[in-house]
Amino acid sequence: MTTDQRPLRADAQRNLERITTSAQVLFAERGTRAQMEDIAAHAGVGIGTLYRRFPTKEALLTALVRKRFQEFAVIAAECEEISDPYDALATSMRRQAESVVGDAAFQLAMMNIDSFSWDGIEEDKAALNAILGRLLERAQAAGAVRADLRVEDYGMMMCGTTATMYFMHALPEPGWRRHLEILLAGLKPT
Amino acid sequence: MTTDQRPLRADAQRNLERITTSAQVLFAERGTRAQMEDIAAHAGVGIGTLYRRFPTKEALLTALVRKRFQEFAVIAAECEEISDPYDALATSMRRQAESVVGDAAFQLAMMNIDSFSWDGIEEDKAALNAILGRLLERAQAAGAVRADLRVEDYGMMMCGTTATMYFMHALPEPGWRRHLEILLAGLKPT
DNA sequence: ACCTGAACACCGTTCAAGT
DNA sequence: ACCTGAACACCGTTCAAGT
Repeated sequence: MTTDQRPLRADAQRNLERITTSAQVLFAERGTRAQMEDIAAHAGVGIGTLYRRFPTKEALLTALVRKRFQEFAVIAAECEEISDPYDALATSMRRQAESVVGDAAFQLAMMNIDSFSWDGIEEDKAALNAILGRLLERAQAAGAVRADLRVEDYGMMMCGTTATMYFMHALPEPGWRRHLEILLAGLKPT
Repeated sequence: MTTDQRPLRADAQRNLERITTSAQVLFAERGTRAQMEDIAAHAGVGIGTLYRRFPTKEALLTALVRKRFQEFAVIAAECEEISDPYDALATSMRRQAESVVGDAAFQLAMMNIDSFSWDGIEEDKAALNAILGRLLERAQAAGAVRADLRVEDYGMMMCGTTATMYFMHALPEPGWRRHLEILLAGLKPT
């Protein structure tokens, strides 16, 4: 679960990537119920190999979530370039949400947090929150959003949006976008 | 799963109630991972008895959700008495959310919808939505909320609120209330 | 009708043997 | 170092026997 180990042997590295990809595909397809055996088979490795990299199913899910958090940080950083403070914040949320639309694995994970260990995610989350904090402060300084918002609210809103995204994924027209827009409208000062 | 069967034998009825209560307690305590064996033991019955009433774990969870939906309908109906249209709607959401604060079972269920069958819930949901529809229309007619809202948005917002409630249940001060307030603020017409 | 719990099946996880 | 898969353990579910 640490990030600093020396480079893997070439075949091991390839296996790791295949496992991650297969996990993403199968979790997205079948939700948390996707089986470890199947993921290993899909990746073309033995189960032992899967377990060598990820000690538990939870750890595997956690790894996928970490990856997303890192991507969220990239998106948020890009949005810092946007000049309008409210737009910067809103665009960050919209783009992050949009980026996980197809990823039921992540959506489920966000909603199932108790079911897997957060070990290792803390650092990614801190890095992400640092950027989000700046985005939020700028918007507040400009009077574009409520003064009582905290950084945790950002995560909470993303959690809520992700949940509705998953919840409503059967509906013809994705309604989670309106849910997000309602939240965004609610951010403005009264 | 139907509602029309003739009354159960007295002891069976008692057992059913004990099972439901125990399920609520243990799911709340341990989340979806609470075990069927443990629930049966907690209720003081054999597993066979549990399975006689609820063919699967999912069915058991579903039953608890149905109960909540029925309570939601009662709350919503009470809120129809409130004269201010926006207040009526907002109070309904606030009171419903408040009513499931301790019920991790329901919160998890709301977020885990794919993991259990919705069989039988449809009717309860329809009954609930009928009331919510009236609540919403009244607020819209008064110009108190956005014109583009649909009934499904209500459920979506409750889903989002429930998710954040669960997600944040470790935090010192429950922040889901602010999440809900942001949503409520966002409902107002622009 | 309803209750019970031993037995079964499924799937997450381990570990001894192999390269 | 890493890979493999048979074996184990856990827990959801069934079913034959009992009241």
